[in-house]
Amino acid sequence: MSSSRHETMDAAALELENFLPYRFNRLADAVSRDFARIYKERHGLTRPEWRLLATLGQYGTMTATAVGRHSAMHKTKVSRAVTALEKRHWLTRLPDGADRRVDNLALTKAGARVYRELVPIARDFEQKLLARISPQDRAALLAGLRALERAFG
Amino acid sequence: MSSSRHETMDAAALELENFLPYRFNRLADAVSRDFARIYKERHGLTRPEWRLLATLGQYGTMTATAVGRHSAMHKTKVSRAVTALEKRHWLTRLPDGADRRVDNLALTKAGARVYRELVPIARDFEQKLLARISPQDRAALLAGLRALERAFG
DNA sequence: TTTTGATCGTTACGGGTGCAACAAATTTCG
DNA sequence: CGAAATTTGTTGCACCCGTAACGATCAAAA
Repeated sequence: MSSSRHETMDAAALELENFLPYRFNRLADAVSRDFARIYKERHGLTRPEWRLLATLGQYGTMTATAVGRHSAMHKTKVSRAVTALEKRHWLTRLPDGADRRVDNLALTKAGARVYRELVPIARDFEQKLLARISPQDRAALLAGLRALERAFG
Repeated sequence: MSSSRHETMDAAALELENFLPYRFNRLADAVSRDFARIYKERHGLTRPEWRLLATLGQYGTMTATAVGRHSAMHKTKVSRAVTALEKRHWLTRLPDGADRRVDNLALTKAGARVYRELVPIARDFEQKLLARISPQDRAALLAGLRALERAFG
């Protein structure tokens, strides 16, 4: 029936551009790549390094496992990011008195300075991103995301 | 003022878990990883290979550049995915009569078979994903995503 | 036609990534 | 207590990735 151009189309076809996993990835990639330019060009940070910086900036002192749990990163990513920031003296490891397997990670003054510099830039980026759509759409997006995070995250 | 625990917090801090680029990445990663398990375990496909398969399944015949444009992939990703699917005889290259730089890519019968097998599984995955949230939240999410795609994609 | 510039797709390269294996330390439990 | 199981973080490995450079081809301009 109808005028299909080849055998795989019609009801059997999937519209990739309407497929949710694809759409999420596309958006996340575009947004992330845009934002990553900031901390990459400015400080040569990778995304795991930025997340580590952001997590320690927010919470002050944590173990590597706690960083990974909070920032949704694999422990190897955290480990490598810690090594990198330590090498720049943006982070220090303090042995934990109660558990010798772990170190308590914290930003140095230099690290905290970079963090404080990036925070308003991040806020601005997010605000400008949301400003591109209407208040209604914005509210809908945030509500929908929240719901999916509750159900899936 | 107030009971801050360390100097980087308070107004200066950024809540990573509420930061939009982070939230998008987290969700996209979780959703994609979940869905990727299907085509990875079933057929050993990578994500670029799945996207190539999905694009050719949907459109029939395209050049590599067109595949990249439609599926938001870098040309090197497309190139490598084409090589991989060609090696499995799931895809053929036909020289273009008008432009000798390009090949017209199309799925073989074997490739189309895999595509037709995966489509209903993909649909099912998406449907089950959306079924986890309420109809209101679902509508909000889709409206919000659409708006952001219009403004940003 | 000849020159110049743009486009298409591939590949080497440096670097990021998850998996699995591992040592060290801690916790559990008999 | 002491053996077994678990947790924590690091590293080797194979693989994936984007950048840049490249040859080939096509399009535009002279």
